[in-house]
Amino acid sequence: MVSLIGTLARVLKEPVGSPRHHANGMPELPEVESVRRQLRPRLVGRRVVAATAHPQARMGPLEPAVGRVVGEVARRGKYLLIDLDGTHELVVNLGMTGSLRLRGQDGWQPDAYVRATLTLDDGELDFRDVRRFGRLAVVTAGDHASIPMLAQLGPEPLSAEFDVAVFAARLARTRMAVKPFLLAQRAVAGVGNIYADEALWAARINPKARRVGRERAARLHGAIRAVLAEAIEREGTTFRDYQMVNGQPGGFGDALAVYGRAGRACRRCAQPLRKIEVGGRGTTYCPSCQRR
DNA sequence: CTAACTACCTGAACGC
DNA sequence: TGCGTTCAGGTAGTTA
Repeated sequence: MVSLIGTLARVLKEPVGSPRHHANGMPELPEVESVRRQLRPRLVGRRVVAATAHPQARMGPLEPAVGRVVGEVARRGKYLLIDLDGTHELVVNLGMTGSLRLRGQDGWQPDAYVRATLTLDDGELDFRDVRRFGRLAVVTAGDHASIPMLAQLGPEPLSAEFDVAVFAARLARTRMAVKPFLLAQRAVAGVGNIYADEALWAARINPKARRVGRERAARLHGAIRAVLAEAIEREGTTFRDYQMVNGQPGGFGDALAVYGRAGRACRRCAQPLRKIEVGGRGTTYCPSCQRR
């Protein structure tokens, strides 16, 4: 089902008369999953006839993709895994600002920020990335050793592999603060800065907490699942882009509880939300609901 | 193992 | 106007 919010946000953020593009920015698991769902029907069965990465983009060689046919389009955490012939895969990490766009779809035409292009037998797939944090790599199937974060990635949060007892045990063992622990991707895959803040607020856990017992671990486990599942339903839309352009909070106040809402009232207790730095990342939380 | 730090990138927002 | 600074944050690397 198409998200009204996502659609509106995309339309409103574009200048009048400009072509509509896919949602971009801050891709965490829900955003990457949305990309996967949009892309899969367009890519499966397509043959790669050429692949070029622009020289300033530091990516692995894409030549091994040429001549191969896309089998499945899968996802692990924030990584997109595009199967090629069953023998290779194109690993895509969108970084902060990366997006994949089909030439001509929604009026998309390449601009100065296109870092790589796959020519398919029926069109062009562009990798656009303003800040160049994104990476593409073609590896032999399942060989993720060259991508350390992917190789050590924790379980998928919405799968049965994400076990509450295992998660609680890891939390009990670590000496890290809980938020950096989540962002490290090893106990659970795909949680980035936005959804970490959202899940911690939902579970009423202070982002700096270092001792998270079994009960709170179970709450956090459930909150991660709930927050990510809802975000996927909304096509991964966040409200930040919308607010930046519009300058107004807009009528979509129910999506994000804390992210981007520093100084505003907590939805649970009405106390003002506070923004601090945890592990080098901007972190918004409720000092009243999320006590240490 | 962990923490702290740097680097990579660019554009938007902000301060004066 | 214009210029300088800060912020955004995912991943990788280094150092202590």
